[in-house]
Amino acid sequence: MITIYDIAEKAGVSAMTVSRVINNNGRISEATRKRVRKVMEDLQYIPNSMARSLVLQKTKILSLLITDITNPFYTTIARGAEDAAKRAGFRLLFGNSDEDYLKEKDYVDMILSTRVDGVLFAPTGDHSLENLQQLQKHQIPFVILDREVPGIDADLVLGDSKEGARKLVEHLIDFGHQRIAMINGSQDVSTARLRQTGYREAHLINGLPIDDSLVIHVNYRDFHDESALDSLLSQPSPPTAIFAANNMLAVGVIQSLRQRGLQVPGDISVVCFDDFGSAGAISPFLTVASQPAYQFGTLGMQLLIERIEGDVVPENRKIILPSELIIRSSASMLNH
Amino acid sequence: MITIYDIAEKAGVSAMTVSRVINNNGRISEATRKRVRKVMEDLQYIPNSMARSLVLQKTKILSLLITDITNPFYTTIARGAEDAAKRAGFRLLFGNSDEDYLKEKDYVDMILSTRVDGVLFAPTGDHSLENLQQLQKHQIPFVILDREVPGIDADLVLGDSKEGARKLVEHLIDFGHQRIAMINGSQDVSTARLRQTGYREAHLINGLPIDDSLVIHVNYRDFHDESALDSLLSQPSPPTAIFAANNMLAVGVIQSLRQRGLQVPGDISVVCFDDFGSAGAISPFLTVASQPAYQFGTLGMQLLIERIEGDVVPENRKIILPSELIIRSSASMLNH
DNA sequence: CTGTTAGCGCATTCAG
DNA sequence: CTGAATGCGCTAACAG
Repeated sequence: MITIYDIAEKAGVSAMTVSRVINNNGRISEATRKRVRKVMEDLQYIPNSMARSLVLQKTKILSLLITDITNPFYTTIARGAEDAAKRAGFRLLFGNSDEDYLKEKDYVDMILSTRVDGVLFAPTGDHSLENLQQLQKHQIPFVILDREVPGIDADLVLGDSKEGARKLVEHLIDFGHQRIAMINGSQDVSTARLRQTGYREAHLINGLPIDDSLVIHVNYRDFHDESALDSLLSQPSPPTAIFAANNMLAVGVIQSLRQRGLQVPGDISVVCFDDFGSAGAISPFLTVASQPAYQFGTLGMQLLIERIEGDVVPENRKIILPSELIIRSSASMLNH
Repeated sequence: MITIYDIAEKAGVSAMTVSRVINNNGRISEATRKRVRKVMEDLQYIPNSMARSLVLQKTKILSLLITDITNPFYTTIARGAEDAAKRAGFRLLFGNSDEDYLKEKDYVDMILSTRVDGVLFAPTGDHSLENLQQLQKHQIPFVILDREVPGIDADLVLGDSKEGARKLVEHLIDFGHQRIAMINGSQDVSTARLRQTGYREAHLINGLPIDDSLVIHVNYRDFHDESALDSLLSQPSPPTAIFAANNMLAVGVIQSLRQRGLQVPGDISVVCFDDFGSAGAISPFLTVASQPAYQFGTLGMQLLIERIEGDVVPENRKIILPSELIIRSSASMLNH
């Protein structure tokens, strides 16, 4: 491995001078600068960022933790975050918690031992509290993405879950639906709670009764509670529409419905939160509340970098990004 | 920051003893081991992996470079790679080249200065040669994913592009299509060349003439060459079917087709390489050659880790994973 | 079983 | 404008 000493020797200067050339600081004569540069090229010198990190006490590595790498919502966030990080000269250490608190914990340990400069953190849920506190204890700056965690004060980039849910459910109500089921995420997750609140508000506003037996809680990653769906559908007065709290759940539910021979939207309407990125463009089918995922990533990263590089520690900020109702064909007028 | 010296002092031992406890090597009395462990807990000690890397000359970080993070094929690879890396105790530094040689180069520089232990590398194309040679020059082990690069000998995990393409095109021919266009990636990319070879073979086998005016080359990431499509469709004898060389191109082409008021498959059939992951499950529409993406990731990672941790340097291996023809509804019988 | 010495590659003092 | 000494946190090699 080539070190600054190798190039110092060959250029007939001290290692310190080489270091100065690399970092462009300190006054150096143009002559030696050029000479050093030349030797660096010749020897194909590459700075060792580990050594650099060790003395500088910063790594220029940021971490992005998402909860589901197969969900287009999160991969779009990742692209935004990556673009913003790259622009600012940071590398990205990437983690995927798979909606699993323990995997998340593993990643936090990694993050801590890697001494990253900051973390863009999409929590798995309220349980993430400890993981986040761990980060705080070790003074790693972070920005929280997508889900609020009670007990943690930090910069926040969120979607407007309540409002988006309300719009979606009101859309169903406008279509004449009165028995609307909700396939929700875990109550441990802030977005799931807020989306349920939006669901209830839509009912209240429109004078519809709220029936908690119509709400199922599963893991956001996928729907696999066939028996719950069965009992939902076999109620005396079964739902005519379903609000899925995110895109992955919508996919799962629709598949389950089709296995039962039910047509969407013919027999039952379905709407959901979050879109499907370019993959969904082939057959635009689902009516969704689409969130600006790319912006989640860039904005979150900007806040994080600001916090890391800024001279003053900013107040905690809370950015709430609106979602857009995109009406397609998975929900239709109720035929009485 | 807590160091081994802090805990050494508090436990009344030397730093070396602490190091031994951490790494579980060297004989240590149960008593001191327990005492040291206790202090580590109390002080919430976290090893500094930078310092560790510096002396050990390895980072326990692997890098995964993919070419399109919004493509489900690659995110599924990412998940496989991540799972395998995690099992072996490696962290993953993640990069997305966006099919851009220059971005790829930037990532290679990052990789080099981060001194990662190895790279799982999906090249953007033949131009990646220099980037890969750069890696070789600095002795970073790597495994190549998805696309072969002439001039580079390395472990390879590929799909069977030629065979998959042939099956897809023969499927169209079976449906009576004779004028089949191909929307292909750049000729700089091995998979694009092989898929075109498969396309030609299907023609040859079935005694169909080959017309190169039916083949368009664009960037794999997305289709945006409307004029090329126009001239394709305005030929005296326009194509009745299109073979898109990957999923992203299929999406783009179908959108463009629809903008022109053409129905798929009513007016024109479309098939493509690669599936859409769970996102595509909502409305299974496209007839595809599906590749085992998750396996690409796990196998590639296994080869890489073997190469890094193995005592002997293995011969270069070349794994070719088959693709599966999944017939859905985007292609149909030609109605004469 | 445990401690001492030395050095990984680099940048921050402080002197010239 | 340039150099020498020192230490970031850790472990390998050698002593004891």
